[in-house]
Amino acid sequence: MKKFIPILKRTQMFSGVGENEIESMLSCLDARLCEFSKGEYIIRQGEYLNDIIVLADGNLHIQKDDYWGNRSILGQISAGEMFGEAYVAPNSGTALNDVVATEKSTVIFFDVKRILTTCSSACRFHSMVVQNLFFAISEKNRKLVQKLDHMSKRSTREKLISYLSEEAKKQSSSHFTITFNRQQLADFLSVDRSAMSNELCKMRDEGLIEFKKNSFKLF
Amino acid sequence: MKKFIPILKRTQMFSGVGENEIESMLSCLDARLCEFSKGEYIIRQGEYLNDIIVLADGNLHIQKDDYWGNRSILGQISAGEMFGEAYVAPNSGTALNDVVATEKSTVIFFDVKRILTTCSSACRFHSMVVQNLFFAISEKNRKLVQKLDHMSKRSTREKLISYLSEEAKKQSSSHFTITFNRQQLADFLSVDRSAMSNELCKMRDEGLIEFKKNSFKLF
DNA sequence: ACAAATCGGTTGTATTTACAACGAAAGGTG
DNA sequence: CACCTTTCGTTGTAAATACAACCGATTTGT
Repeated sequence: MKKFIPILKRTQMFSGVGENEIESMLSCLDARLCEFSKGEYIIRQGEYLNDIIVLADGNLHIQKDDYWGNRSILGQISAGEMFGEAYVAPNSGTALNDVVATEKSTVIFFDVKRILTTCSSACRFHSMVVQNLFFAISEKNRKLVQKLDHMSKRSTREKLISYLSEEAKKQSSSHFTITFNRQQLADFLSVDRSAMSNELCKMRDEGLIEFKKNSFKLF
Repeated sequence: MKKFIPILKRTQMFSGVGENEIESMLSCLDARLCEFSKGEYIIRQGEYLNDIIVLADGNLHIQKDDYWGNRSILGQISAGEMFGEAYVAPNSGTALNDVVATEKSTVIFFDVKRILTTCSSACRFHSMVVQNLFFAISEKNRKLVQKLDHMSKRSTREKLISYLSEEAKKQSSSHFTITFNRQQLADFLSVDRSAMSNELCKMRDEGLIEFKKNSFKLF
């Protein structure tokens, strides 16, 4: 567990908290470390959740499969990010999505109750973590709104432009790489893979974009 | 302002806080009351926001119009609900959507900084409000995920079923009314109004639903 | 190095949706 | 009551999308 303290230090949740404080907090917050290999489920839709979870290393997808096997990807979590925050409230019910490791991943569970209940003097930075968490959830909120934003686009092309523009902005460059493969991107944007593939090629032929594998360039 | 204290008492933000405490908090939190008539904008996309806003009375739409006038409705706020929570974090940027009154509405602005900065002893319940806010944001988060859920449906029919089922569940009855008119519902589900109207009638003819104006019944 | 699996692009067809235009019904106003 | 506006359903056509199937290239596992 100790070796993840430098990683935790750089997460939004522990922003502004020193390594020593983090170490003392780990037991106070009932931190439990778990490893998952590619394809394993961290959370399954319908489960009750009592933890805020930080991804120390790896990559996760928040997704949902319907009865017919159609997959819908809500988003992805990369190292340092947190999830499970939508279930901290009492009576928030069960998880609406699965969370799956897309590669070997290490996650740390924190008991929600312990986070929200301020504890003994050993945790002077406890309230700072709560505030960090507060901002993190608020930011997550914004991200969901942004996703809704490009989900509300009608055509595959508009969704692609909306998504790719956001990525370009996020990575501060018109030349960037994405972490989805084609099928995953299609599941993320809720479109048909082949139709999307088709549209991407049309856009390339029209000179709007260039791409090679997961590397894209906008014009 | 005073006459809204009983209303505030029933909001999630002030849950568990007595009327006297609310009254003393109002000045502490720099509460400002504003009235808006139908069609007026409470927030415009691109504005900076420094307040958490509670809707005391009326109804609001969170929406966005693109360059060509296509409207997309993200959600609606009804009396007692709160909004603006996605912008509490520092550096959260400007508002991503407009907020518009769909009827005569009364809203109360609370300064975010004052909410998060614990104040003098006069506000013993201050930390409870912060925790309430915390849960409220988390819950909002869930709602956004749910909306993404039916936005990720491919066809108009599936979106309608997803939305109508949720409403039935929310109102605990297969017979319920919605607060959107047809155009608004279409803007909410990101589909064409006439196509949606068409689909609704088909579903009725197939015996899946019944409806009359804004009153629906599922079978 | 080979076999198997995965991934990405392409094509044709059936289905679905968007768009524009129209008319009837309901509601509001002078 | 006449007039105007809003709302909702309907229709036909053009456009976009889903679906299934196929193939070549790349990657993975042994």
